[in-house]
Amino acid sequence: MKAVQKQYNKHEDAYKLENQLCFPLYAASRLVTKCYQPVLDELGITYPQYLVLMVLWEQDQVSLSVLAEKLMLQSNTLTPLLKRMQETGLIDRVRSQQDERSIVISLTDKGRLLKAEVPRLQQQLQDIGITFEEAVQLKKLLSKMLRKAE
Amino acid sequence: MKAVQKQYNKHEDAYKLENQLCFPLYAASRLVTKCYQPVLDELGITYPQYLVLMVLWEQDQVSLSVLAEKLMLQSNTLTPLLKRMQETGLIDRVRSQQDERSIVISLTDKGRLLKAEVPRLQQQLQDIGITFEEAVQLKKLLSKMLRKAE
DNA sequence: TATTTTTGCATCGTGCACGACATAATCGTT
DNA sequence: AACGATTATGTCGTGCACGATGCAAAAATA
Repeated sequence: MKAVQKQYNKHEDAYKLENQLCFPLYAASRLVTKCYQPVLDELGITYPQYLVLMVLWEQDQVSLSVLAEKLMLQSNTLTPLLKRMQETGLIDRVRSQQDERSIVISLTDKGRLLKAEVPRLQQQLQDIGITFEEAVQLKKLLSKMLRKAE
Repeated sequence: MKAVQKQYNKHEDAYKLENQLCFPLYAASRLVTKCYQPVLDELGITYPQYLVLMVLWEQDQVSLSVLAEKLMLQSNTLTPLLKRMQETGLIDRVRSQQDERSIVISLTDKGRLLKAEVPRLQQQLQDIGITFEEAVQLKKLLSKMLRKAE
């Protein structure tokens, strides 16, 4: 009788919000964005724009297609985003000489200077509720998922 | 000399996209949504709508404020989303008798029936690239972050 | 060389997220 | 009862994400 009850609960639990992986992932991602928000606002950029800058700080002069691949985003997301970044003077968008279809994205001085603010941004996650070791483990698991998806 | 070089790299690495927690979290969240997409399309619902249904399957007749708290979303996100769900006949939205400010969300038969599709949805994450134990660990770490944020 | 296919980027429409702000119902206090 | 504060929900504007689709340049093939 008790075993049956337990079995039933176990089955029911699978439907519960907190027992699924999808919701914590979705909520945690938005939570991290929210942590960065105060500093990002100060810098006048959005979270996806910060990710674009991270790619460019690592390697300047990237084509849109490479940028899209690294961020796992599509051109229809990046094109308007990059246009806004160009308008605010963070990047330049130039047609490639070799391939007229390709757009090369490069940092302006203004965009390059923002790299100095990275430590301040990272500090926002200091008290995220998990230890450094747990964060490393978390990143490892997430990266494993991303690798699987190519 | 070699030690200095290593120190330098270590410092540089902190700026790299793949070495931050924020990007894998952001990308993995979108990846999971993408995995669910084929089945969600078939059911005629979106991913956030599925999360709303999960809450309602667990507890029907929930006020918008409680729903918002559970999903960590705001009314300005949920109101239009719930209106769309009402239009597609998944839920009802009724003003509470006790408190005229409050809206009570309840499942329709159509919304209730969709619960049967949960196993099919969960199956979409079968080959996400991590083991069951790793998924449990991942959920645990993410939940710890969410708890910290209340 | 001519034609087909692929690639790189773009536009358009829909649906979130969320900050700023508005509004009406309720509560707390006097 | 009167009224200021709080609460629950809503509107509006902006910026992603992404499916569907278009288009021109480049590559592949006939």
